Amino acid sequence: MERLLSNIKISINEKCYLKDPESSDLGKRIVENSIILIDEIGFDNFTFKKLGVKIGSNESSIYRYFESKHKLLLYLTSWYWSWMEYQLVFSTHSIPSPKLKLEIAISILTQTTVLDSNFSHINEVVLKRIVINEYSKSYLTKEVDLENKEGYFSTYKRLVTRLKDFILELNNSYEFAFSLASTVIDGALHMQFIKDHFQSISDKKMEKEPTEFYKELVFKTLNIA
Amino acid sequence: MERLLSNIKISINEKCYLKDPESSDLGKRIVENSIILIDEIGFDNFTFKKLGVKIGSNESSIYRYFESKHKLLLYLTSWYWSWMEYQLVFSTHSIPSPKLKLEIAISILTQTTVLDSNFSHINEVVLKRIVINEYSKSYLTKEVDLENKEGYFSTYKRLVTRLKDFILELNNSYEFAFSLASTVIDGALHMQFIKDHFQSISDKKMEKEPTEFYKELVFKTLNIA
DNA sequence: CAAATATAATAGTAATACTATTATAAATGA
DNA sequence: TCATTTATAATAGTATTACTATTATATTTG
Repeated sequence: MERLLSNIKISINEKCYLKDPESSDLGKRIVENSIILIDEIGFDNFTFKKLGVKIGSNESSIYRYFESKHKLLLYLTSWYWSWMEYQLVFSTHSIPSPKLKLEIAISILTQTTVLDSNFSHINEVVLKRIVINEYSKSYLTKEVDLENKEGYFSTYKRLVTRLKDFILELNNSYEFAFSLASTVIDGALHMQFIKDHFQSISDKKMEKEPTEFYKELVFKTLNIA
Repeated sequence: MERLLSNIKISINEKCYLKDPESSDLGKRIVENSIILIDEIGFDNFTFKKLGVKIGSNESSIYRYFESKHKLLLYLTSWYWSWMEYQLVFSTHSIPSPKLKLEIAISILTQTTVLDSNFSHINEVVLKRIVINEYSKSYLTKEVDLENKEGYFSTYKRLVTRLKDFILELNNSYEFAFSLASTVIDGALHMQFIKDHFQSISDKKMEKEPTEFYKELVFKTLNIA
């Protein structure tokens, strides 16, 4: 848990960790460097042993914070979604126009460039890359229903729900608001992957950001001029 | 490679296998039962040893067909996309109206119920579940660029391109045709996962199929009444 | 300064994802 | 038909992974 501009917290299910990594220097180094190492070698090749070498600490010490690399991934991705939620809430808070609010929300959720922030030990640019490349692996498992029940995905689902509410504020007769919301949130991540790796099926106009694509998609679908 | 109604073939990059599994009874049993076993225990828990037990054969014999379980997954998912491509091409071949063509295409790509087919040893219903739950893992790797160059994802990309062409036939000034195509194809898989596991962010109207959602999304985005 | 707590070091385990070698069975061809 | 090729099965072995458990050594705190 970390305070952001003394308002909202980065809220992460406590079951993700055995000992709060924010509570010690070692914990912060674990989080900071796991982000860097997962980005470098990929989650599949990432081990606590390698992370131990990187931070000059021992494998067993890392296990005192996270019981598995899967839980660490849940921690990191929850952090990301919580941070997104914060940006969403903060940026739309004082906007009265539902249309502008939704527009801002789509911008935040689909932009490729990442806002600087004050979390010394978390590099949000790199964390975003991890979410693009590894988030799916956190739920595409046989344990997803159990873990979902235990609340590991609630931050993500709350973000989708917030976007759905913005959609309904603008057009409350639309019957697929949840689906449209997750199309934007999950689609934007996937679109970034396509742009980075499958250029031959990426639109030229996508060169900068998918924001325009999603804005048009959403507003046309909602019959908003 | 397998002929379908003496017309199109299920085309799979030969690099996926060491020995064509269609060329022997053991090969077919490997493919047939790997689909069933991956569905049962998930790709992460799937091993050639367990598959060997299931088919009453030896681990080492399976390795003579597929050099790794990753290559097997590439084989199975390529098979799926090739089969989808076949259905798409076959069902739209004689349709002159671009709108109807695109409508049919969206139906095929987003329907949850799966058409029966004549491939004795491949259960398409189960294979679809595998694609929903495991396809991402085939490309969310550090080797994706290399494997993409080697053509392992070409069937999938060709399918996206076909749908993009349908979109452009209907509205050739639309600048995000590729993105819209992959939104439909990949989104539909993801939507099925959400419906199955994250019901709290799934729309009530989604209970049957996401087809209506995607048709509306596409036609409104393309300014088609 | 003693006790509690955090971290590090060492060792060990079952399973994974393979490779390599040899043995045996089945199919084919001269 | 029998020799040869080819397919399959069995066995063994490897480095790595994803941990757990135990003990030792720092560091902090009361």
